[in-house]
Amino acid sequence: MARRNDHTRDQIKELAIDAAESILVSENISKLTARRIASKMNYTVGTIYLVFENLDDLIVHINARTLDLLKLRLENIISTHSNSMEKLKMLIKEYVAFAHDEKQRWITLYTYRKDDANNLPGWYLEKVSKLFELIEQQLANSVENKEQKNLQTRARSLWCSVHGICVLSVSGKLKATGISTPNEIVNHIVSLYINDCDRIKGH
Amino acid sequence: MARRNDHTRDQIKELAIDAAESILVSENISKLTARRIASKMNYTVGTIYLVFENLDDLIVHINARTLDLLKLRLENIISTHSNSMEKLKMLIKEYVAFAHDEKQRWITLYTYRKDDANNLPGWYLEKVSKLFELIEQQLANSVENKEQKNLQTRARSLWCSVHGICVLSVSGKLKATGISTPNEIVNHIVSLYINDCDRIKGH
DNA sequence: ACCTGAACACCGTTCAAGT
DNA sequence: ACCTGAACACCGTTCAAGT
Repeated sequence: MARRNDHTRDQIKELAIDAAESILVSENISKLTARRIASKMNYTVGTIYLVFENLDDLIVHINARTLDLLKLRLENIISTHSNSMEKLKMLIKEYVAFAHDEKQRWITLYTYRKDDANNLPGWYLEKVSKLFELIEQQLANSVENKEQKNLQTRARSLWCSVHGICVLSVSGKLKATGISTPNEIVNHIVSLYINDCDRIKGH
Repeated sequence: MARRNDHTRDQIKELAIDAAESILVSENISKLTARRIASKMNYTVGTIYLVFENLDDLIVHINARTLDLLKLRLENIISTHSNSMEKLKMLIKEYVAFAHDEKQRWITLYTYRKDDANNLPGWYLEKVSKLFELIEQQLANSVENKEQKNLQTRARSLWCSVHGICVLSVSGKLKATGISTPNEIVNHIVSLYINDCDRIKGH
């Protein structure tokens, strides 16, 4: 057991998130319990509640790290492609790939927990917005700054579509109900949105 | 407490699903516990395990009823519209409306439970397939039986998009991150798929 | 034979009491 | 002041024992 004053509050917070992440990645969200996290960080259950409001609060911090990881991967894609259509296409593929590569993190990011999902902290919502802007910006570039009136609707619509693919394919529901591979569907949706960009450009 | 021989096994099964549904609809999935269901049906916990393998098994039966309800609503939409484009559009809107009207059922239908989601019973998968065929058939009609090669991919892609809208809007994540209403996004996605049908028809 | 309900191994969360 | 760990009110699931 860790003794008093071994760590500051912030260090304990980090230890807890680290421990929780390692449980999440190597097992799954159902194993993410206060007692397991505490024992992994060599503290007792009570300590968790010294630095977090509750388990949901801790999970918000895990999700924040997931958003950071996702943002890094998307930014990397953007910087390694020059053609803006290509960027958009690769961005979407990377988003779907992330959901599969980091399956447990992804599920945790989108799993409904508390009854009211609307009381997320401001700093967290800020992170979400920043991620959105990335996608929105790529869509904006793809139509070369012409007719951006419905840009937000188109960006959110694209996000919904991609999100739907991720959810259904990560949970195995695509496989269970047909032959289409996730990749075929991604390609189709990408082409729909790119055709739409062309349509707008071509007047 | 119900006495022995008061009900047949099948009656107990029905009582349990009825009790579970009423808890689900009036509260939420987190209140759906074996003890609560048992007490609502005037039996003890053990009885649940007499007729169901476990809680997941019981929930599959709730989901089956949800699929039946959804199918009824979609069939009703199909029979009350004549124009096939209009049918497709209304079908999608009804699907999204169902997710909102039956929020708790919808969340339960798509909430990931067991570690392996791939061992659903055959009779259940059959129900899912039947629902798919409805959407696929409307898409097929909309292109007037020409060039149906990618029909399955297009149907599944449409399903993913619509599913993404439902998930994000039911969980309040659309509201949290922007101004677009779900309806705007539905309209946009519908127009994308309908433009695509037109493109295919027009050669 | 049908159903019970105590028992087991867990939960999240709190808070008086130790060091 | 920091952290513990027992306590409370719950879980899902099982199964010996009652009627």
